[in-house]
Amino acid sequence: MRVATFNVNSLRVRQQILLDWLEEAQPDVVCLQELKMKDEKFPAKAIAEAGYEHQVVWGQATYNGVAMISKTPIENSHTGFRVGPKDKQARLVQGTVNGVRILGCYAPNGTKLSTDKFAYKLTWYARLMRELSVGTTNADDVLVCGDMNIAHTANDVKNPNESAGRLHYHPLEHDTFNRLLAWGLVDAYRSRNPKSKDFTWWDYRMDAFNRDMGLRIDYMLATESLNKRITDVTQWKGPRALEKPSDHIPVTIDIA
Amino acid sequence: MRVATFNVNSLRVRQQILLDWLEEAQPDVVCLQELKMKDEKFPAKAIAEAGYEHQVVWGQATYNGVAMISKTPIENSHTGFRVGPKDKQARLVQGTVNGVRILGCYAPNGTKLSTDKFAYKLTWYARLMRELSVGTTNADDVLVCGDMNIAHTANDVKNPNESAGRLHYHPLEHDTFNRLLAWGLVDAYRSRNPKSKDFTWWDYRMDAFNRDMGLRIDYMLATESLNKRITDVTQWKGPRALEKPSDHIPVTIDIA
DNA sequence: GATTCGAAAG
DNA sequence: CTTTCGAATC
Repeated sequence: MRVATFNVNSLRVRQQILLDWLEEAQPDVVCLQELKMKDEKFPAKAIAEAGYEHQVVWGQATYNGVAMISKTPIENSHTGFRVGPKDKQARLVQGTVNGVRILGCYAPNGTKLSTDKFAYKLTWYARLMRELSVGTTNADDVLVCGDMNIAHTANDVKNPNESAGRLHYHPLEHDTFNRLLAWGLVDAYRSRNPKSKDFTWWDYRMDAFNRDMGLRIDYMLATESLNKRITDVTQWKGPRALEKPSDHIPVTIDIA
Repeated sequence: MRVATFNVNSLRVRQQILLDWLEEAQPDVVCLQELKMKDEKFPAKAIAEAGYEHQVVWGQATYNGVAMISKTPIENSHTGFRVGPKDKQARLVQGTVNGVRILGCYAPNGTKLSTDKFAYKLTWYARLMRELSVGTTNADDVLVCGDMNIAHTANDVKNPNESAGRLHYHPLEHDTFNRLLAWGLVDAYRSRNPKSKDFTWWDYRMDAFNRDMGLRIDYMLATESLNKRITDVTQWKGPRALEKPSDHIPVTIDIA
């Protein structure tokens, strides 16, 4: 089973790029982020015709919006957190496919340190971690994936010295990310590529893609048991080089 | 010599459609309307590379904006009216090519009867007519062309009964247009196609193009001496059927 | 730099 | 329906 995550940054604009990539990569399950559209605008038909007839969508106008699409049934699906008050922002979609519990995430950006939005980012992560223990333990096959908006280690940023203490690479974000991993998750890509510096996001500005000034902020975080079954992790750089690309690229894992 | 008029409704959006059409139709001189861009955004280089190195541009942000581009030199060029106060709206470009005085027009729409904008439309026409006598008489080769925003006769609208008294087909507009012709201009297309009902503009709304619910509002108006030299008048419907078309089509005349 | 929205215009 | 703009967000 191939599972993917892809922050499309507007599904309206990126629909063809997504469909072309689905055709190429043939994932079985895909978590999508930043749909930037209401549920009723979700191109359910076109995506079903591409083979993904099982769809869990939590859309939102303008900002956020997540979905899980699958060739095989999605069980026990939920949108948002099940514990605590309803999150107004559409950032989480949950479901179980072939016995793997998948949490598709669009973690808050945080915008700026010492703002409400940064506080919301940390709170959101705390709630995500709490959510993991609802119905599963770290002995189960659990996958947390998506745009996590945190660059975890020195090889997840271009220049660690320049990034130190800044948004996406701040100690408070690292603590948060480490706590998530400490629950019992393994960074599937990094565990197989300990030293590589391959990013998943490049700003649209400053010719960042051509200068490879990016971040690795899109992750596949698997429990140990699940990680052992993963036979491949691929970051698909191709779609970033197309016309009118998303600023993120898709990431896939293959599960034996 | 082939002379064209084309209201592109945003040269930014229509640049490729324009270049493709120039390649196809090979006009020598083209009057463009609704550039919707400032002078500094005009794609002077791309248009020069297409063979039109002589350019007179009067751009404007958001609304209006006109240009005359030519393969051969444009003499005695002017933007706007030479008589009276400067018009704030970029609606007129003048120049002489191969002895033919050309006035490229984007006449005001008028928006609604009994508004300032409708009054401005009539005033603008009065000023245009006054302009004709500056340096020329009706015995010279003069061409008034462009988006005139008036449907002159019953065959210039789909249903004359429905259009009667409405904007674009109002008696005040017909009087104005008739006065312009009375100065000594002939509608080159209509003089050769007395009964045809072929439009130059179709609203983007209501599937108007497919239902042929259009207007003929883009004209080539020539003095009698010039009209006699015209060997062909063509309204190019093709570009309206492309993806992301202008709502207007180009019109050309061939001058012997 | 790219996206969304709503307003204004045609 | 299409376009432009300015504000907001990332």
